[in-house]
Amino acid sequence: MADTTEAAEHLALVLAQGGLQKATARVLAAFMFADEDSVTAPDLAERLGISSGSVSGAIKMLSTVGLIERAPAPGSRREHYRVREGAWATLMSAQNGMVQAMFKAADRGIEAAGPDSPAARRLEEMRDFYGFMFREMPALIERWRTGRDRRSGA
Amino acid sequence: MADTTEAAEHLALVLAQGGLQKATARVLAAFMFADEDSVTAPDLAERLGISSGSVSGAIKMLSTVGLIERAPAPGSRREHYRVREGAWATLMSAQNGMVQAMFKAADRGIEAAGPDSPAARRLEEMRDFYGFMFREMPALIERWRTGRDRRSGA
DNA sequence: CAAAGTCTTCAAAGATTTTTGAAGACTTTG
DNA sequence: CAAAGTCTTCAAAAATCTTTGAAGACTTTG
Repeated sequence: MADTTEAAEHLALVLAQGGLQKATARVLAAFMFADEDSVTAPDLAERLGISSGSVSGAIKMLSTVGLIERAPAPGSRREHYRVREGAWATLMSAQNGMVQAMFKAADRGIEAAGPDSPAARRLEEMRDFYGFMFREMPALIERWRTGRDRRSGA
Repeated sequence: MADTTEAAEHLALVLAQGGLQKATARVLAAFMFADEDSVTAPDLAERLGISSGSVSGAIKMLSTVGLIERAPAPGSRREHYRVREGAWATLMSAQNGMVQAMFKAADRGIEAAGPDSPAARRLEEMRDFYGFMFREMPALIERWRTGRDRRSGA
């Protein structure tokens, strides 16, 4: 087995390039690579060598967007967390908010530019594209979920 | 007609949230909203109130990822640029590189973690998801292109 | 091929974002 | 309900990213 830490740091790097802040990316990667089913905050701070404040912020952020969740941990004073089922689909869905924002910005631009201008023509292509993506992405993600359920479920 | 500048700045903001640096986002937005068919660098610097260096950097970056292109401008010493046809589809395709990076990071992680661990199970779901997305996204974008051609072409 | 004009580069300044760590809020337990 | 333990907040420090502007490379033209 190759180096786990290295693979985790690599994943963190990719996540950071995707827009997560560095500490948050490292925390998420640590969750993915943990040997245990769930992990505590001080645990993460220790493993990653970062402050408790950073871990707290990361956990808050990751919880908010639905990538991690509290895990029941009877008989422990510390909160335990773990990656949620379907987290990656969730992350991609969040991207769809971005797509919608682009659609709206184009729409707003068309109104501002008025009809029959070069700007309007460019913005119309943009709106058309993001409108399409915004409509189709959820279906694509759903198609994956269905496929997965078929593969594992029945 | 509402305020064009405001709509352009709004688009720039959305683009910046999507990861473009601020000057680059403003330049791209300026291209989208320009009344002319093509624009020059000093023009952009003037309109946006930014340095020639920033414009140069922005143009370089936007050219590299295929969002803008040189436009023929006979009888002008200045280079003219414009947004490329299908730029937004290009931008989304570039996103697919990100998706592939996630897939690869998961794959690498699985190798490192070894079989039958909690980490491996989590990473397998991740790999499965991004593998699916990586395969399907190009088809989705292609579907848009086809639809567009049908709509405008014939 | 010199001169004028245009574009790019890059080190330093500036702006922004991220992290830390200590204070304090909250929660559990004896 | 006090005390111990845990988590969150937030101002300041650190790190990072962005922009500027001037130097110089490159290109066109007379």
